[in-house]
Amino acid sequence: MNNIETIRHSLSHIMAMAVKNLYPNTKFGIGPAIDNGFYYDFDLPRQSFEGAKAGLSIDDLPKIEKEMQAIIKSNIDFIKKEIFQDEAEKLFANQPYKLELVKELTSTGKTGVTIYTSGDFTDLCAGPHIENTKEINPLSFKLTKVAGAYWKGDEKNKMLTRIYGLAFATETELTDYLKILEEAEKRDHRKLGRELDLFLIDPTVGMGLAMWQPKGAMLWRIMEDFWYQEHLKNGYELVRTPHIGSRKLWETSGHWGFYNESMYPPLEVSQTLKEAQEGKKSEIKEEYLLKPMNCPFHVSIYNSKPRSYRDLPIRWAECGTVYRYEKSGELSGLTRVRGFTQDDAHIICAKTQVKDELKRVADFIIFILNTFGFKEFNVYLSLRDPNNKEKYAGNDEGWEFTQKVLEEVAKEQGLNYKKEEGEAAFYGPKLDYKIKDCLGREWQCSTLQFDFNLPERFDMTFINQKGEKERPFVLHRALFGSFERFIGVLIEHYAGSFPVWLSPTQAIVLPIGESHQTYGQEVLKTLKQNNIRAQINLNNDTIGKKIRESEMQKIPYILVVGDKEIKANSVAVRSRNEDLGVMTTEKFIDTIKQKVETKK
RNA sequence: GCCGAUGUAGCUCAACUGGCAGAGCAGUCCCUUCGUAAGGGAAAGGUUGUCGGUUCAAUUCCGACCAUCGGCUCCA
Repeated sequence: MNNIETIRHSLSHIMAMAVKNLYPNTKFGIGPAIDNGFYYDFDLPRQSFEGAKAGLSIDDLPKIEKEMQAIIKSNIDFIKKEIFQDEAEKLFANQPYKLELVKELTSTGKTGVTIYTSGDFTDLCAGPHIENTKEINPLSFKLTKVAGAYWKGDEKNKMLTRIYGLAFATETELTDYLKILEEAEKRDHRKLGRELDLFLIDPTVGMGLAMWQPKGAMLWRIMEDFWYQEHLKNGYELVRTPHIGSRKLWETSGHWGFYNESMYPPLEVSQTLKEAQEGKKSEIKEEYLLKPMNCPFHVSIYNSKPRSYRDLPIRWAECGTVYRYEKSGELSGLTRVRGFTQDDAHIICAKTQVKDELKRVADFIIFILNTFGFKEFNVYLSLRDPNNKEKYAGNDEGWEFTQKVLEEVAKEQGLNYKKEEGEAAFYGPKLDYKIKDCLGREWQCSTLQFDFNLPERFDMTFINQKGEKERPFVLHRALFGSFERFIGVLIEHYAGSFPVWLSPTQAIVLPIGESHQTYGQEVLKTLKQNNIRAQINLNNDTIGKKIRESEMQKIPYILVVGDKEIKANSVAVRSRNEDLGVMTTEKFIDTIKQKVETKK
């Protein structure tokens, strides 16, 4: 019995064989097994005839798939061989990418490499592989997409054509997985955002700039109110800061130098808009930049007066809207936008307090994620790339201390984290919490970051017990990450059926006929007086239709009122396809209040 | 930004190889006043993403641009 990983990897070779048969002069990149399947990167030959497309498109996949099936059916062996460097270089003389890899592999002192031959295709590969293609069910894989991918993942390198495939042990598993993907599409937050009237993005307003409709804005408000309450309980204070800051501020913070690729260009101010429209010329006097981060403002507040060790730790929180100039192709719904609001906070503390503060935040993050229904997420410890120190601000000692203490905290909190070198921010290492979206893509939401860059750059100090100036540490953290992204994954997590405490509309009153409208209005009024977010549907429609519409809007409670309910001063409650029977309005209010209380 | 695909009414989609752009839902109006997922009817709704080209004629063919989607890179 073969490991599915091995089968996936072998399928990537078989795909390469098929591509080689169909496009003889292809140069090959790499082809690994991945979650649920495999891919292979190709540098395809230029089509000689006129009018031919440069690369492959999704329409070419069935052809390649057919060729792969033919290869599988001809029972081809995979043969492993160890060869020396000079042999390998000769073998891959016409394969520049393979040659590059051979040279890399042997540069570390290894004398030879492993190759696998299947049919007339030989690949540089560590294996393992199946022994013969007859071990593969030709119907249990499917090529799914064509994409561009940079050689070695570096955007300075040439872009190759990557073909992705899905592969499972059996045909049933494949069709099941395709069904899951289809279901997942239905909970896409971009689709639900439109259907449920939560938010919209209008290119005329600007790419990656979300606008919130009443229901979406209500959801945001509920989250924000909850957030403030919890922060006050947790010993935070609130601050507020502007959306733009002078060039000088960003030069001091280091963003001007380290973060300029992600910032909107400066607003150059020297005159009024009117003067500018009239074509008056003048010298630039002031330059402002839209803030990509809130940190420098919080630091400026800190530095506005001398601080004592007695003031520490300081915990300052702000839901601050920031703007980042993301490349156009990177934008995606709410999960990747250009303007977003971070639920930000900075904790300024002495070195001795760092560990306790980190632990407090780690606990806070888990509390928030659990409250919003996320029980599954992946944690990453993002460290500096030790081979590329120019990318980062700060000195070695700072990095060593902060990376060490962050890892200690991750361990002591029992987090099942993964280390990732080269993923740190330019100003410090971080602990990232990523949540999966409906298509299995991971999005960084909560983050706990060290910043030992700002204290230096802004010369932050406090007076310690000995009466000496001491440098504080700055922790930067966000629990949602950003409202936009968090709401995006929240929509997908609940497929739009939010728990009662989060639902923008918690209940809708549906009078059966015209004669029940007055009573319906009274019920609505009572609900509103009890702080329940309720609506009424007075449309001239059948009760069946009104129920259908309310269900499609994913409103948690539907209250049908007719003659019977008027007589008993009650409501007939339906909750997400379930009949809860008739109850008094008071009883219903109690039910809903309890749900809100317990965040259900 | 790069590779590939897509773009028709508010939404979901039609329109064979170029020949007056259609339907359902939503919205509006009229009838109906209904008991747990769509009651009936009418009128209305469009510079086919934008700009240019080929043609007697372009939603359809060609080019450029814009936007969106799937990836890559990047990232809260």
